[in-house]
Amino acid sequence: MADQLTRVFAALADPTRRDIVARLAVQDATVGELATPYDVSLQAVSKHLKVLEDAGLVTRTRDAQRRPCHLEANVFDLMTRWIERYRREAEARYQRLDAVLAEMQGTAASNDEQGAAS
Amino acid sequence: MADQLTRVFAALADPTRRDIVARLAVQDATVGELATPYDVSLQAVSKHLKVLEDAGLVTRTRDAQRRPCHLEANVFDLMTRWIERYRREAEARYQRLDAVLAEMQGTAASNDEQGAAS
DNA sequence: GTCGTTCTCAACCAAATGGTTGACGACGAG
DNA sequence: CTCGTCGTCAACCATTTGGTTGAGAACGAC
Repeated sequence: MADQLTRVFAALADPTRRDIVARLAVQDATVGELATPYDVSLQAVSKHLKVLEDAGLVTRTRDAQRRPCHLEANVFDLMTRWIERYRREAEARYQRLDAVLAEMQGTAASNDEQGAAS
Repeated sequence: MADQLTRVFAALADPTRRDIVARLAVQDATVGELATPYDVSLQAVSKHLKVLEDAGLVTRTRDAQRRPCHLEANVFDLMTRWIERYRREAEARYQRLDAVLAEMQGTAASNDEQGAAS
């Protein structure tokens, strides 16, 4: 299968699944409980949960015929680490650009002075 | 079209596109430069860039017939905010669970004492 | 102007995705 | 044991996705 980062991003690229995650962050819930607010079949929600489970975002235990779903928060770190890494790089680059622009501004001012002097 | 959060997560749910983002974090690049390391057609890379652009992750300017691509770091915040929100909730719930378990442990100890007393 | 370079657009294709319905397994209640 | 409940599995369908190729637009160089 795809690597976990791919699976996690893909899992969260669906509004229904993000909503499920949002609700599971508040409280564990069964498949039926999760399905009620949506006007799709129970099977569709079950599929969504499988995607979330494969991504490592959700774990399920047994309780008689119920399958309580639990949000696994630690997987979020995987994403955060990836995002932060490149956000930092991009921002660092932005800072350097600012510095370069400031220097160019300074150089331009010097040139103006020289130009005015000549 | 879909909302931006959906588009951003979907855009990053592809290894090639994540790699493009990683490389753009270091330095701006043209479509051709970005395409060379991959063994797919230039058109395929162009499509990937369109997806990243639609997600707001990349902006493109003109330079003669070149189209330099630039990473737009601020969109990352959208994701980070979403992720952090639910990660926090989930962690807070985890803390409360710990507290409940600790209390139950205490109650169980009291019951044991009562049981021993009766 | 014509030519080479860079890139996008359009049409097409195979595979994956998100949905449906129907059948069935697993379980507690009666 | 039988019944209703909760959930999954399987087959199917429409749409999207990631890739291809071929044509062509936009631009600098000559």
